Order: sequence, then structure tokens, then C-alpha cells
Amino acid sequence: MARTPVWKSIAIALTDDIAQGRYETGAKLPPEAQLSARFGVNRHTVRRALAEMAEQGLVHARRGAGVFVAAKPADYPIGKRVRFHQNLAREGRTPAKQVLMLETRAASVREAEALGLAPGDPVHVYDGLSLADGQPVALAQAIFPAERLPDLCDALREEASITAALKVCGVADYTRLETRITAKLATATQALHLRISEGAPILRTTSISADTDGTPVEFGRTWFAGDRVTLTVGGED
Amino acid sequence: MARTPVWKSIAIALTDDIAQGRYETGAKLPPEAQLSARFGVNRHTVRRALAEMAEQGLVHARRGAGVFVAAKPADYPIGKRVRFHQNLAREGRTPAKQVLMLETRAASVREAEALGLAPGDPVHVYDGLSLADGQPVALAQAIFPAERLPDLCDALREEASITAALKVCGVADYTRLETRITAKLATATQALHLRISEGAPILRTTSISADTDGTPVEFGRTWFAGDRVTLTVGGED
DNA sequence: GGCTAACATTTGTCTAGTTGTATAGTTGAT
DNA sequence: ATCAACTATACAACTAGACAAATGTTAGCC
Repeated sequence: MARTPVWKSIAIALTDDIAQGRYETGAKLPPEAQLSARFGVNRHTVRRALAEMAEQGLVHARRGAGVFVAAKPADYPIGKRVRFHQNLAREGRTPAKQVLMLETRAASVREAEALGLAPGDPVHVYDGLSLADGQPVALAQAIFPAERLPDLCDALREEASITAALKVCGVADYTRLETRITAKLATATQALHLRISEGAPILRTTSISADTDGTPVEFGRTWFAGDRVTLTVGGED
Repeated sequence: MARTPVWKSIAIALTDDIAQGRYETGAKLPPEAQLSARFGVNRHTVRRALAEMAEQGLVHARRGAGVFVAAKPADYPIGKRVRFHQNLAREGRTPAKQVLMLETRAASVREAEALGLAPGDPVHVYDGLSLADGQPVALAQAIFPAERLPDLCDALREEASITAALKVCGVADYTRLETRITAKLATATQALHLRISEGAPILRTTSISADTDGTPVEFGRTWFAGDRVTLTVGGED
């Protein structure tokens, strides 16, 4: 029976400390020597734990200076206007997206219903990976009505964000009509893309967004890495 | 006729060595490899002997460090005046304490209630390890009202005992109002500090102490290594 | 003030040693 | 044949200590 190694429980304890706000973002953790005393282990064991946390992008060490908290799990507000890039930029993190697949095909029954189309109508399908500070945060799939937005594929390829691509295609503004949230376990493929372990918790959201006229423009399915994001449903707007 | 197994005779030989004082309490036994050479057997056979001795509480192994002769249990009287250092000194053992963590933070509901404060009031939190003859005996957490004892943190760092630190801060005497005792199993971290194995029995006490005016000054939580201490509730006090 | 030198602190890396665990095989008695 | 005791080997997890490299701090000097 493989018990959980000590270093792992230390990593969990420290991660928890950070999540609890005991060490704030950018703050310096106690030196390794002090931590090893606190946990009653050798310094190397603490280092193993810190290495794990560094790999996950949670802390960052500077030789001679100390170990610093890199980032708390990103808050991801879900309201009327859900904008991945803007949400992250507001927290001082660098957003990026990576296109995994882009195609135009016939809409399924579910997709057609969500977008107010007839089944079989052409839709653009965007599969992408959303990153924060280079760390994968979410897998996103977005379905758009192809007849309404004929040039969207090229725009999605070139623009940095979906919002920007839609703007190029004439959708100046759009708001979210509905968001559904459930919890899942990561499949092998999802785990690979999000760089988490298979079976790790995942937040899955399904959303419908519409332009200012109320015409649906996007049907989205997003899988968030559960331990890197906290979805917040704001009281405002 | 079942001949006595080799491992059993090895256990007897080693037990005898300890009884003869060839290895003192707290001392490190030779590494398993060396012992297996000495007895001319495989390392696993020595391990079988050491496992038996560990089960009897005679020795305790720390991965990567070695096998150590366990300490004899100490009596620990709980009465009106509970003083770790004095208790042990009276038994002719050398007490010591080791600060694991020291911080000031807002009181939880439970802590505030015990100390007669409002939740969120500042408290000093002391996490420490209590040793007898260099052997860890108990993990102690003590919560003090910070507003009443502003300089306690420094005092705790410098003074040898909590009693001494409190005296420096103006608390000449204090008595125990209440002590609750339950049995738990050691968590991984506790086991590491107390140098016992994970899942070993632990005595947990929760206590409230007050000064001569009856004002609570300390809310304590202590975890004793179950096989190293015997709590005694004296008739006297 | 601004500069350098010296010192202490802290992380990075390396080597070596020790216990924990798993797997597979041998031996001998019943 | 079966089972317990023991051997053999390998690797993982953790300890221990030492030193190098980068950083932060302080004192002294111009």
C-alpha cells in the first residue's frame, strides 16, 4: 500500500495556507529551514513539496531571497459579461488562448436548439485552450451560427480573444443569457490538455450568449481545472 | 518442535543490549545493514526483529534517520497548576520546548469563547513541541489574548517555558479551570513531530487557564504521545 | 549622499547513508 | 504439496551534511 508521501501532505498543507489567505499573493514564505522545523522533516523534504508547488505555478523561489506566493487560484466571475481575457487581465495575470481545432459543420439538435437554428444548419466549432500566465486553466468549446458569422473562423485564428474575433465580425457586444455549472472528473484527454492528473476535479459550464438584439451568437461549453479556478457568481449586474 | 526463529533471537539479543545499557534511551541503533552483518543474516530478518521490538514500544524507526531506543513513559499530573517544565523536572528529567510557529491572528469562534473574547479579536498562537530528555513528548498549541499580553510573542521566543513567559508579561500565577481529555490517532504531521508512527494513539487535552482574577489567559490544546505519557489526575492539587 | 566591502541569510546542488516496500526465489519442516 | 522462514535484489522516500551561488543588510569610508 502506497501511503501518501510526507512531502505531498506538506505541499497540501502549504497550499491550504495560501488558499486560506495566511500567505498573501506575492508574500514571502518562511525560509525552508523554518518550514522544515515546523513540519518536523528534513529540509530536502520541504524542498520536494515546494518543487511540486512551483511546478503547479503556485509559488516561485529566488535563490538568496526566498520563496514567494505566485498566485492564488484565479477568481472567475460569471455575470452578464463573461470575458476570459478581461477577467484575467484585471487580476494582473496574462491571458492567452491556443486554438486546438476549428471547423464548420452541421449543428446537432442540442446546438441548434441553443442557438435558435434548425438542426443541420452550419455552425463554426471552436475548440481551444485558455491559459493564465502560461498555465492551462480551461478547455473551451464554442459553437457559433455560421450563416450569421461567415468570416468568424479566420477571425478566431488571428485575434487574441473570442470577444475580439466577434467584434471583427460585427458583434460589438454580447451578454450571457444562461450559465449552467456542474462538477466532473477529468478524462484522460482533458487531463492532458489542462496538465492535471486524470480524475482531478473539473468545473464544467454550459452557456448561451446573445447579442444586443437577443439573438443567440454563442453556445459554449467550458471545462475549468477545478483547483486553478474559483467561479464566482457576482451579486452585481 | 518448533525451533525459535532467528529473528526472535535477534530481537532478544537487541533487547538485552538495551537492557544492559549498551544503547541508551534515545540513542540510535546501528543501521539495519550493519546489524544484519553482525548477526550474519539478511536485512529483512533484522527488520523482522526490529518490527517486533517496535510493536512492544521498545524502539522506534524514522525513515532515513535510523532506529532509536524509545523513551520510558512519564507521569504527567493534571491538577490546578499544570506546569510542563516543573512536572518533568520533578521526575528528574530535563524538559525543553521548541517553538514550531508563533503568530498573531484573529480568534476563531471557539477560541474567542474559551478566552472570553469576541470572535476576530487578536490572539497570539503558539505552536510548540515539548521534549523530555530530548525526546518529543507532546505537541502543544496555546492561544493567548493579544490585547492583554502584547509582548508575549517575544517572551515565548526567549523564555524556556510558558510559565516564565507569562510571568514576564505580568501574569504571576495562573491556574487551570478545565481540562478535557480524549483519545485520537496521530495524523501524519503529528506522528512526524512526536516521532511515533502514523495512526499511533494520542492523548488530546483541551484546557482553559485563568489568572488569579479568574480572567482566562490561555486556551490550550495539547497532543501527548500516548505511549510516552500517563496523565494522572491527582486527588490532591 | 553614494559607494564599496564584509557579513548573514537563503536557495540550489551534490554526495552519501538509512529505512520502507515490493517482488521473486530458496530452503526445510510437517 | 504446502507453508513459514529466510535470502536476494531493486527502488522509493527520507535524512544528513556540506558547499556553492544569489540576495539582502549593515557598517564604514569618501
